[in-house]
Amino acid sequence: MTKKIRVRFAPSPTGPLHIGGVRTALFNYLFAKKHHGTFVLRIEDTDQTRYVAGAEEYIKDALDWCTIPFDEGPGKDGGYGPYRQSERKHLYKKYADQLIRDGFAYYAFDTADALDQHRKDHETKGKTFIYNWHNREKLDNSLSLSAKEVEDNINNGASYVIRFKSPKDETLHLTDEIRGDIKIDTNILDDKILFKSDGMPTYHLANIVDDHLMEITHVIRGEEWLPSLALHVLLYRALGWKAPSFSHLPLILKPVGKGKLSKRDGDKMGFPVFPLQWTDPKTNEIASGYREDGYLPEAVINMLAFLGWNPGTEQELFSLKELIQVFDLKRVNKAGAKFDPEKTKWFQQQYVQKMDTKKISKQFANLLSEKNIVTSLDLDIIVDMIKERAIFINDLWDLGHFFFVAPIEYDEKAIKKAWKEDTPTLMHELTRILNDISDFSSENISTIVKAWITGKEIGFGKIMMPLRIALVGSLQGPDIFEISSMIGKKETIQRIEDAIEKN
RNA sequence: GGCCCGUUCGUCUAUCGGCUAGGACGCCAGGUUUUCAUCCUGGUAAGAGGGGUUCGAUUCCCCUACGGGCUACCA
Repeated sequence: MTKKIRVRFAPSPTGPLHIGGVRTALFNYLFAKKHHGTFVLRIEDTDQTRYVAGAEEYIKDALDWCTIPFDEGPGKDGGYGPYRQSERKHLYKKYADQLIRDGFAYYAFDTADALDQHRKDHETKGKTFIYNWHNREKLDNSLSLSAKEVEDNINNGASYVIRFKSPKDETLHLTDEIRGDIKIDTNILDDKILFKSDGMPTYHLANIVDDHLMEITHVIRGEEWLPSLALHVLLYRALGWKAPSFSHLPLILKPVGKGKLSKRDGDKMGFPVFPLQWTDPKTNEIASGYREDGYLPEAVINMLAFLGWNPGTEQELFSLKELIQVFDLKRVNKAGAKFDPEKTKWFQQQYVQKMDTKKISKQFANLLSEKNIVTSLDLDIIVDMIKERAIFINDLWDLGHFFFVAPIEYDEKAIKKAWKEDTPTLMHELTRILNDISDFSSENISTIVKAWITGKEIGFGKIMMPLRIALVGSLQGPDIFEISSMIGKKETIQRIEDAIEKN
């Protein structure tokens, strides 16, 4: 039996998750579900200084809203917990020590200031400072100092970090499931810090230790990690562990301009970059979210799935279930994808149109009560009339307010176009015709009014357009007789009389 | 600067050496709806450039250009 597939999504709780992060989570989720595996959420909070209150809650809420919940994670122990790295702190030191013991890592006492100075010096000379084989003997560490000096330093409480000793003169052959083989010359690698002076591991160590301990089989993460792959593979080797398979997802880029999509882009460009609205706990700044903007999670998920992946067929609308069935890492693209807010809207519209009328009516009812509208009209029928024009549920008010509230003002352009000198007289006459109709069904009104218009030998527009203006306030909306029938004879006549008076 | 990854319509993308380069979004035009939108039909528009390999390259290789990422005691 093959090993059970386990993947993880490992965000850092430094703020709200943005859609790039959601996409990474989604691909992990799809891969896990496709192979009947486990989707783990791990919180990578090794950087205490960047911790943001509420971020972890936000991440969980976001995954829930997107309907891609984790199987294992904080609060859902699957036997591999705890799932916050801050709570796993005690685990890491031992592996750092093991690496030192085996000669794969060393203590370094250089201060941050001293290193900054080195970097600056190199820069002015047009060189790049890399802490590795070519200079590590000259720096302040356990490779350059005597064993006694190192011991004294540590005993005297000198602050130190633990660095990985990158090998020299080796060509690494790395494999990425999406990109194929990648060759790396180890001489250009630097001796990354594995363990910080504050007693916390860096991402690199914590990540490898946790992935190993949690028995992660497939690492699916953003392309920004590709440069670290060599170090990670080297760490697995030094620790004597089998490395998981790696897949690096292409980045999501800004819709216009250059660079990857950033958290600040959204509200600057007029679309959300977050699944859920987020209020910055420090500044109280509000960043908009897809949920609050009225998007359906199905639409967002479908859109995200197609950023950097495609099924190879011409089908574009997929439910989560279908995505799980057809998802394949082999069909993930290599190049970064510019995010397209317009296409997102199109997905949203598709899903609203697919939505059940009764479900929409319920939400429409809520919308109406928020506006203090009390009505006895059949919302299902109204929704059926107007929903095909809606992209968001909230659009329903703009699309159908006239069913509940008489026009207060009339669209100027419409008046100019359709309200002529003889219109009041004709409208008066129309009210008398309407008043005599006993069966106020749309079909019947339609038949009678159309016959009357034909009999008068005038153009349909002379009646239909002013009538629409009177009932709706502008030249829009569904069939005018359906509207008329829905609001009833009395209201119809009243609105026509109002319109005559006001225009 | 160094290292790594990438490059097909404006955008997301299909193409596993044979292409009149397909689809979707957007945009434009026509039709339907005696309104508007929806909807339908059609149109617009692409292989970065240069070398190879090959009977044949969008597809394979190299170079250049461009784009992106990384280069922290951040993840």
